[in-house]
Amino acid sequence: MNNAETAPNKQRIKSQRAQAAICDAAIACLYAVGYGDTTLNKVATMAGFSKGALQHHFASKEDLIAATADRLLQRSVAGVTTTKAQQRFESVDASLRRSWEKLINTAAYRALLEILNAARADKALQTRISDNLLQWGRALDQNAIDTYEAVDGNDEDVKALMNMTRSFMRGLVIQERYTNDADETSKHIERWIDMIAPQLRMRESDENRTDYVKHQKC
Amino acid sequence: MNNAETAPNKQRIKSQRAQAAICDAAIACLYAVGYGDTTLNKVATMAGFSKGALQHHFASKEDLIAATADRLLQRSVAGVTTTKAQQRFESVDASLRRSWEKLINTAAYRALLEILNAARADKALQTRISDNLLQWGRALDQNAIDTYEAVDGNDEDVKALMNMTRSFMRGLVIQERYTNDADETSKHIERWIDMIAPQLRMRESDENRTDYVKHQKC
DNA sequence: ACGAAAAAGCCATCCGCAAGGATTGTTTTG
DNA sequence: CAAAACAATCCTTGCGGATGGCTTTTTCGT
Repeated sequence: MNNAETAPNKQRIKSQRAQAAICDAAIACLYAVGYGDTTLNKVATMAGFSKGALQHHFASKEDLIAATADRLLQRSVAGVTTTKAQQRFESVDASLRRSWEKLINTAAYRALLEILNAARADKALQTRISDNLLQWGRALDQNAIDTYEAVDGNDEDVKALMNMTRSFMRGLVIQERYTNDADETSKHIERWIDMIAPQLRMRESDENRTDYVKHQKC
Repeated sequence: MNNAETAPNKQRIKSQRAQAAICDAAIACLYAVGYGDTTLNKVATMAGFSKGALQHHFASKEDLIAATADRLLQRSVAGVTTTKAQQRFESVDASLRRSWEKLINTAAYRALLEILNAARADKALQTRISDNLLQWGRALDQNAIDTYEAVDGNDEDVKALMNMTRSFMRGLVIQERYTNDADETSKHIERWIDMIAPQLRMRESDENRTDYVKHQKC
């Protein structure tokens, strides 16, 4: 395989760029044709590389998928944290709505769902990515606590409510397969927000903010 | 292809039995290895038939999947209606909990999710099953209205709340990939029920009950 | 400081294999 | 005997992966 971390400068950044491009192509491919039809050939072509080059950077398809999953998870966490700093004074409603629009109801999230779904039956892939998935869950929990506080002051409530929100939104993404009424989806989103927003408020202080975007290659 | 509907009696029931067995094998296969690795050979073997026999009953893989999807959808609807009649006097809480345990958190539902997910990127399959999916949604809506009534008396609320409940539960099924704490899942279920149940009560009269289990081959 | 060996990036080609499907029987049923 | 149910076999395609050769970059002895 490659030595993206240890190699000297010029080659290292070149390798990183290549791997990033390949992972991005994999994400686009997962979204476009699904996990089953995401083939090394397609990914290589979409990334502008030969199949051999792809195999040089990722020894096996599982390596590719795992790296792509990492990239998606990292993006997901980065997406909530960065945008948050800017829009500090938005309402809980708007913040939740933004989670749906910018994080869940996206092509990238659907690509991630392809991998998550594939990992259910593929135990090798499952164990391969499970650590990062768990870490992802913890990062989202932490972010929830950093962003919101419960009106009753219990941090566990914040975590639970936001976990439920994500589950609900995840399920809505799949619902689109058997409900052509797109308007209905946003109604459900609004209704859910109406139910949980009163239980939350935006957290003002950023005392115990932590940086949970870990360092990794792809 | 076959003539399961028009063929004479003895052959007809034989054909129906065979198709049912094949679809059941496909369901088991979808659950065990996922959509991508559900192959005609595996399904045929699991069903106790040769590949040729399978192809006799289902001319293409898409036919097989479509028939399997129909079977799953029908089962899903049947699952809510039949059990309902017996347990007429259970609480809303118990009824919702039972939906999770007997309908969503099951192998069959995971098999269905495999097909639903595959249909996202596979437009041919998508259009193939979309009519039945829409009908499924309507049947579930109708069943929701038959089973519950809103405390504010608005039937549309019942539909919306139950749609949201199903979305939430669907999302929870996927969550299991990155939360090993099974206990947390049931806590979320309970919390969801706590939020939804107060808005519903069991409907007493069965005035406008309809039978929406349509007749079909597999 | 420099030039050759070593290593990394990259590509074209080949291989084994299993997939979905087509064909051609053989057996069972009407 | 005709049609349906089923089986065995073959075909084509595309997959993931392996191999070998060709550039570009890095390393290192001198």
